[in-house]
Amino acid sequence: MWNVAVPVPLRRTFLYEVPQEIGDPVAGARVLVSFGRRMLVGYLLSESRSTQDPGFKIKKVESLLDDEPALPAELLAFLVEAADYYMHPIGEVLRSALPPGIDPLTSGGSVRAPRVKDRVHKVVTACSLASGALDEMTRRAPKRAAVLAMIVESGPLALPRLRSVYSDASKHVRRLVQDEMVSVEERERPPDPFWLTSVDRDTPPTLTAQQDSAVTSIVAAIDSGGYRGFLLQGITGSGKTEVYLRAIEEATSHGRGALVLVPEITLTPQLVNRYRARFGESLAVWHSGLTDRERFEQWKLLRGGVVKVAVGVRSAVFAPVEDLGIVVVDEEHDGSFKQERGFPYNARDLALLRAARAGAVAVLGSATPSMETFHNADIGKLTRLELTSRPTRQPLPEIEIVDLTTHGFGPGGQKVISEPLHAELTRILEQKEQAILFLNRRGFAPSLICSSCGNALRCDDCAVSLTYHSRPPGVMCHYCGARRPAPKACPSCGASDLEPLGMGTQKVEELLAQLYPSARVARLDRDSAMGRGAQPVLDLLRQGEIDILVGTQMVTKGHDFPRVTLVGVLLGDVGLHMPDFRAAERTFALLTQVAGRAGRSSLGGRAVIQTYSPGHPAVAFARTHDYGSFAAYESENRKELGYPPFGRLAALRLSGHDGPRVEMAARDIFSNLRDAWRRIDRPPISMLGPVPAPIPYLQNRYRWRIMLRATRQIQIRKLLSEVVSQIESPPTGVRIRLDIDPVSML
DNA sequence: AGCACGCCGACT
DNA sequence: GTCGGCGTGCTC
Repeated sequence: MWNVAVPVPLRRTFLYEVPQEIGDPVAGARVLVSFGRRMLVGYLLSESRSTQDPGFKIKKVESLLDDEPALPAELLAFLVEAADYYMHPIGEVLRSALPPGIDPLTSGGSVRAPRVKDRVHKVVTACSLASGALDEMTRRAPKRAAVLAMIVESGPLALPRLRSVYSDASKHVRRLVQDEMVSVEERERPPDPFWLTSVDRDTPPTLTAQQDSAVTSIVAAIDSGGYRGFLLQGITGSGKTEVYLRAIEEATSHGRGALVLVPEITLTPQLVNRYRARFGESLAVWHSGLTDRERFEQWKLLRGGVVKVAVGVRSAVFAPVEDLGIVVVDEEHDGSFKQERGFPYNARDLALLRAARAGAVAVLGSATPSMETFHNADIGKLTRLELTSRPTRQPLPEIEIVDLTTHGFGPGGQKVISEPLHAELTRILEQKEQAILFLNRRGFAPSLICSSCGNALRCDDCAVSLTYHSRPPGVMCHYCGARRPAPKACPSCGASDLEPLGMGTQKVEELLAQLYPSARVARLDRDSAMGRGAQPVLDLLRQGEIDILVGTQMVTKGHDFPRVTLVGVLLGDVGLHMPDFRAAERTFALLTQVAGRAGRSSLGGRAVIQTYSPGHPAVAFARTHDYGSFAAYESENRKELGYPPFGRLAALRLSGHDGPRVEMAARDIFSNLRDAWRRIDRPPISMLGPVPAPIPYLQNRYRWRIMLRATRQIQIRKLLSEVVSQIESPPTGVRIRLDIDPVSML
């Protein structure tokens, strides 16, 4: 009898019998089961030896899908704990941890056979060679020896890649096979889109004293074999990645695996190439652009133990890396580690949990750590390692704050290009250098407003105002994506006085073209990239084909641009004044990151931040690059407000189209909660609400929120389980989401 | 989540 | 007389 997890939204398991003739069941193997009237892929969790009559008919497992567990023991135990932690149905958690391509029900019978033509390549592996054989051959056949040397050095090597270095590689390989010095086998091509470019192995650079001491600490922890968590707090350009690389090398040299989690936008070919330059073929890449099949391929490489290092986005925290030695979370403060749909989790927190359970070392890296990570370092849960200088000795960029409350219009008759920024841009153009301007708002103008009656154009379906776009002309809802031609007259009063209000990237681009007619101005945002990603435009920038690049978040990522010496933040207030305690944190991180862009040039750099709030701590401390003071300020501020990380916080979000129904559900849960709360002796808990959500994004969609705060983790968990047991089946038409955001796991 | 059962309104 | 709306209940 086995406990089987089934992918249904139920936080329980089901008993099945595994008949002998099916095979040998192992925990973590997938099974095909009949569940109700349908067939589902379930997961064997544990054997149950209860002999009592359960009082229901126990079905038999239809078939066993794996001989080897799809989820190895370490991963399975970790996922069970994660499901419990997030109070999410175990079956759904397990399903989300496996590549979609593995599922025989959704991918049609079995995983599709590879199309031989483009999926198979030859892999060359060196046989064990007699000592001196290579030297001897170098004298006899230097070219063939060089080919052999490359194969020996890199380990199993794809023939296409070998051919990209030596065009006549095939010929030499044929001879080497005859001489039994190498063997060739056909393999499915690793489907990593970054694969085809060849990368030379790099020579590890000399470390700075700080890098060296960070590496020493991490390496010592890896060698001691148990869990240890680190915060690697290093300013932009201080060489955090090199520290990760060294630490990973240490783990792999002992045959242990490594997992690197990076934010979505950071996972570029350049980043991957940096890892490939060090680890060659032994690297799995995991990102949202992979097809189901490709994801499955990468998964198999790891599961089979062929590849020991995985680099990927948040879902890579579930990668089946064997014998995990180190887990790295780069830019740990980044919001993209948070999964909101389906099984909601924070990959950064799960990375800590996984490392702890696997006896691996965890390294969280950031120039601007999140408050909870910073706090965990303060209280000693994480060991803080600091990198305060740059290996290149480049000074940090000088940051100028332009106070928009005192500065009037700039030369373009607008505040977006202020007088000081204009002066900088003029200088840049004269000196043939480059500038990046950042404005976190796409489109031409954020709203179209009627100057007769003051009515702003709104989306028919959403409560947000429509953004005016000049190219292609029309209005667009940035919430639902609906697009239509701009009306000639105001739909409310009929006057033809609709005016674009405010400023988006398109308008800035236009303004720049007017102000600097000889400059080559380009724009980079979701509209201009049109799904192709930022790379083509960033390449143009690197090649010097662009003088001024204006854009949204997309311009803040990517590699270095040697001639970009000026970075301008056109409005450093976006997001700062939202009713969200994360706003300051995000703004600080963003400003630091943008300013860091300017500091990567050998020509030196300068950043100009235009803002209406020059005195706001997120802005003021960003100017001095002083994260410590900002963190101290924020901590104090939050402590006063009772916010995390000093009090733990969870929220229940209820939403639905039937207002009264949502309200009833919210009040019901709330009153029950209050009863549960009374049963606790000395309640360290306070509750807010139920309160309506501050921003009703969607018309006719009603949201209520119940906030739960606790000063000690155990109490809020107790409370949460009360809550969750109540909402096992929420009233029809009401959706409930449990948000355990700022809780840190270890 | 699915899927079935079940009980009431507008239709070939 | 049936088709189909979605409320309710169950899944080893």
